[in-house]
Amino acid sequence: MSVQERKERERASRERLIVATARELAEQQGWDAVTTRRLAERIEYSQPVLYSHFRGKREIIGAVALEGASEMAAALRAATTGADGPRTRVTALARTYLDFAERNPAVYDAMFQLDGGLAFAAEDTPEPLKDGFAALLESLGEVAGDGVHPGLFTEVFWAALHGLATLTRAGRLPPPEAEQRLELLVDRLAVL
Amino acid sequence: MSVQERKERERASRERLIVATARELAEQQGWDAVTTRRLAERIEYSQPVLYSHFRGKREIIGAVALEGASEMAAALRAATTGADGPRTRVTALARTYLDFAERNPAVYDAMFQLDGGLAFAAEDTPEPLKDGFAALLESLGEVAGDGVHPGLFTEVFWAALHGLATLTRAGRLPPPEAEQRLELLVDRLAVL
DNA sequence: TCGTCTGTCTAGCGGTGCTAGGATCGAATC
DNA sequence: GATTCGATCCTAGCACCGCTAGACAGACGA
Repeated sequence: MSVQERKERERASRERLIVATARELAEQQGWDAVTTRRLAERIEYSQPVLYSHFRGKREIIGAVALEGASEMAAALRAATTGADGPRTRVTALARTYLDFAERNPAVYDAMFQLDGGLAFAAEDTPEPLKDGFAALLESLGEVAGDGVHPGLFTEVFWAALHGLATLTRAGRLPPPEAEQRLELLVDRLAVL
Repeated sequence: MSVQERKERERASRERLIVATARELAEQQGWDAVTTRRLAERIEYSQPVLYSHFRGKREIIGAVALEGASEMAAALRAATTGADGPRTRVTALARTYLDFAERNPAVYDAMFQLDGGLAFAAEDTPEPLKDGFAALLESLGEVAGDGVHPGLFTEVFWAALHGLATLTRAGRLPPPEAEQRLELLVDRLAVL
């Protein structure tokens, strides 16, 4: 019995190693550099081992995305719990969101740009993703304004943040004015 | 002399065929299905012919993106010239933008999601891209509000539209409420 | 009519995600 | 302690990718 438990532990440990290595490699050299061969080499196993843990590369990306969603949710909550007053909270939330996207571009890509085979806005949406949206909703719901559904408002605000994050990182928006854009967004969208 | 002109005409015609075919194939089966082999087969030439027109697949994507940018700029202008009153214009603009993204997903991807090797927000930005932004600026500049730089406001509004477009298409936002999100965005962001 | 030269194709390179099948090693049994 | 057996892992290879070198043919100018 103990033998089997040890094997399961080792297996789980190796799975974490795969996800962590994929993430590391993606942050260092971009997702294009994350090939099954390179990934296998880094974890010092052969390629087929990856397929005993994940159905394919897509699922590995999905695993990184889930990890990222948990971290982002935690970061958003940490940034808003300290702040008092709706305006301070929303600004902190937006700044933290954009900051996360900028500091973890590969993870952000896994979450929203690449196909990780994850369900969204559906019943079988994984918990970390639902929780990420919930973290947004907690701070944004209170500034939705009268007669506006908090969920809908959160969707719009989130979309705006997502647009800023992706367009900035793709070089479509000049970085120096990022802060001004953020403040304009908060001023206009949120009802304070 | 005339012979050379004819050849240039034929060459230009073939180049248009390549771009149109790539676009068609991408809209039908997604960009993943646009391989150089399949593309070559569809235009009834061999693979290397593609490389006598474009440096690589990236440039073909870029060509589709430029075509799309021109069309989008035209669509935005057409939608706003008829409308009178800032509010009507901005709503029409936003609706047209989201509509274009929804109806031409592959082209929209070529413009903003994929790497077409195009420069943005720089001196050597191709004319159609600048013109697309200009089309947004024309209608959005008038609702930026006092003390807010029209360019900055346009960037924020554009980012929000981009976020709505991409998240909706990726299944991150439920389509039925798309219209409500659009109206909320216009109501809040634009100073009318 | 004859070279030349442009234009096109065949064939192939190194890489990708993924998998079939054989080898190996450890655990359980006699 | 020897032996069987099953899980685990690796080697080798599939079809496909973007891209290119070099052979070839056909149209051109002399």
